[in-house]
Amino acid sequence: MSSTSQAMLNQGLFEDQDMPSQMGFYTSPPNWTFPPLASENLSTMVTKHQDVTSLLGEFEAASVERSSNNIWPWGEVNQYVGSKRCLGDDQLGVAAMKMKKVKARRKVREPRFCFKTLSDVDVLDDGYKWRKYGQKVVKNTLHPRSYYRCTQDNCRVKKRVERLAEDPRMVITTYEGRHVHSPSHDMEGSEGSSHLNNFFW
DNA sequence: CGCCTTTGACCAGCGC
DNA sequence: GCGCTGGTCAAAGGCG
Repeated sequence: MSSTSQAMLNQGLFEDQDMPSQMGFYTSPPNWTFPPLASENLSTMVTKHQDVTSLLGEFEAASVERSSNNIWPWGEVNQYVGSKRCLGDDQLGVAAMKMKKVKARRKVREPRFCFKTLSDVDVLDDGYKWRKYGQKVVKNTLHPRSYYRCTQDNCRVKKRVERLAEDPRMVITTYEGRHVHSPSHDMEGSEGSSHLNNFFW
């Protein structure tokens, strides 16, 4: 069975260090069941979703301040997702304002991309191979957060996976960094690769 | 046997 | 300065 087939809805928050304007809220179209990881695809996503321009504006405002300080609101993004502010216009604005107050927690600026997915399984099959390196019960959440690292050599991409406390059906996945290689699932050349390719792009 | 998950310990950032 | 919290490490065990 394919875990990806469980995914039905994606909504989330993204940001990209190379493109300061690329930070905002997105809702995936019906035919998108998984978010892109490369910056160019993020750009495409924004273009396709002008209907969320007002929401995006809130985050761009926060992004400007962040850029001027050359600081990434590292922890705030996670808190934003964990507290389920991915949904709701008013809450989104509040979250954006809150981000302005956050202090620098980390100087390493890896592009991050987080989203929520309605799924029965915790770990969605995104075509890459991951190794779990930690699990932590975070405050105010019922479900533990899992930490994964890409198994590919020289690829430092990490991802965090957790479930929403109020709606355990929703899986929050946060990617950090960019893959320096192609997805590894198609190495077998089996039928599985075809459906996965169709799933992603 | 190699790769993976589990899990407790450790560390660093942040708020008070 | 201290305690809390999130993120990472690494040893141990499991599984194919």
